[in-house]
Amino acid sequence: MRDPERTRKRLLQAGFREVYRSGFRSASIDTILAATNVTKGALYYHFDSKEDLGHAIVEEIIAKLPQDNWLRPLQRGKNPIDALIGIVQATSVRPEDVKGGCPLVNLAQEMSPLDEQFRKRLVTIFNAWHEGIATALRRGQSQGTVRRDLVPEDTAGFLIAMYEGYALLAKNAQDAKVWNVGIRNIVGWLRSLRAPRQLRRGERRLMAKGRVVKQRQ
Amino acid sequence: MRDPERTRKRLLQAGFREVYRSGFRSASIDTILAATNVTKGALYYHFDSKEDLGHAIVEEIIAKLPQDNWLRPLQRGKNPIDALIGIVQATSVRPEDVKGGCPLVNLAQEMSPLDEQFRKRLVTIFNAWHEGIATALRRGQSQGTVRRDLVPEDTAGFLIAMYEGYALLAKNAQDAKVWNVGIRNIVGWLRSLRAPRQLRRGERRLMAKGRVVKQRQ
DNA sequence: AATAACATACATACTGGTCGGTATGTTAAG
DNA sequence: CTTAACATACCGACCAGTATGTATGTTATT
Repeated sequence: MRDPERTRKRLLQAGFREVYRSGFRSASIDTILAATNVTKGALYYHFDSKEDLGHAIVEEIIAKLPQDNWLRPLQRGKNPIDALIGIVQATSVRPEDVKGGCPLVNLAQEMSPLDEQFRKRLVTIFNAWHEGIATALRRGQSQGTVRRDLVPEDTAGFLIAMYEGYALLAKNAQDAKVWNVGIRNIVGWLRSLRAPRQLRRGERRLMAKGRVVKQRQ
Repeated sequence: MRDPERTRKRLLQAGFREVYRSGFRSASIDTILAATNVTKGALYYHFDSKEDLGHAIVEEIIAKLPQDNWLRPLQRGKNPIDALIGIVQATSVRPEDVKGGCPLVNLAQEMSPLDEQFRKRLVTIFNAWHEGIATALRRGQSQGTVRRDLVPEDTAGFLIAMYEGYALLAKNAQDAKVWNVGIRNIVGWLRSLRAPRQLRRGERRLMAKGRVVKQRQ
């Protein structure tokens, strides 16, 4: 009958949904309890406070999102550009998702200026996301599938900024068209990161001696 | 002694600050009153409700921000690319501003999924911002300072998404460096929008007959 | 195997505080 | 004298958190 692990996970899931819908500060403990048929005593047995629950939601649920949706596909795929294009195009255009926005961004937007403990946890997630993309791009550069003149860290940050920026615009507009335009533009930009076809692994690029131009994307 | 107009404006200003700090739902009427030395009776004489105050803040304060910081400089300047670069580089890097983020985005992020009245007002502001940039780019195209192969609307949306995306990353990181990298990348991209030097007003571009390539930025 | 002792995993009822909003009163201006 | 522009006191709702109680499962002892 008793299954504390399951109780905890259900609280985390319901908590995530409630926080996603309402934001952390407006999330109601009572709503989470009603959604799970768990009582207050049980919740406060598993978590010290609402903040503690929030931190657990960030670490155990939100942190998995970029891991599952970005980093894992990036590791599997051979060509990082193709993988990134696939990832971006695979983003949900369901009205509820467009309307809700990105859970990671929502929380960061709300809590980062207010609470250092939240912020640090969110920074960790952003960094992992950023680093994962940069690493994939570096791999692509050594494979010869990604242009060698771009700085992987900058390019990764650029992509994340664009992606989240368009997500916000679409969320506000509540219009799938806005999001589709965004995807098209991001994909177009991603294609421009491909190394020219004639350059392949091991080949040497013709350029002025010693002048490696670190160029913007 | 009595100055209802001034009272109203002070409430709007203090309300804006409080909403900027805390978000709309967590903004406390009592905090606004304490900041202004206005009493509750006075506030509810000028505004029907907290929502009504919020709408007034959006329309009378937040709407002015892109107008003042983007559209006016864009109208004055001759070359829209130079103007945009100047605007982006002029963005405040003061820690409090980086930490606080963009007021327009903050509100949109919080309220758009929850309240249609807020959302519509914010959409209007975004549209004006977007349209202002697109118009300036079109002007630049006919002047010969902006590449003719790009779609002004798409380019404007791209810029806004990038700008807000980097603002968010910097807000979360609370690091001016992140914001500076963002500015550098945005400016680099903006430079790529310039028409090639040899093309000037009235000149004809050499290209395959009738094939006008509508290209991504 | 039986059971005492204990810790785990909940359940219920309640508290203090904050919130937006209002009813009613008061004062300044014309 | 009227009314616009406030001021004060208060209300009910909600909220996170807690005090206290209880049932279930585990372990130790004999």
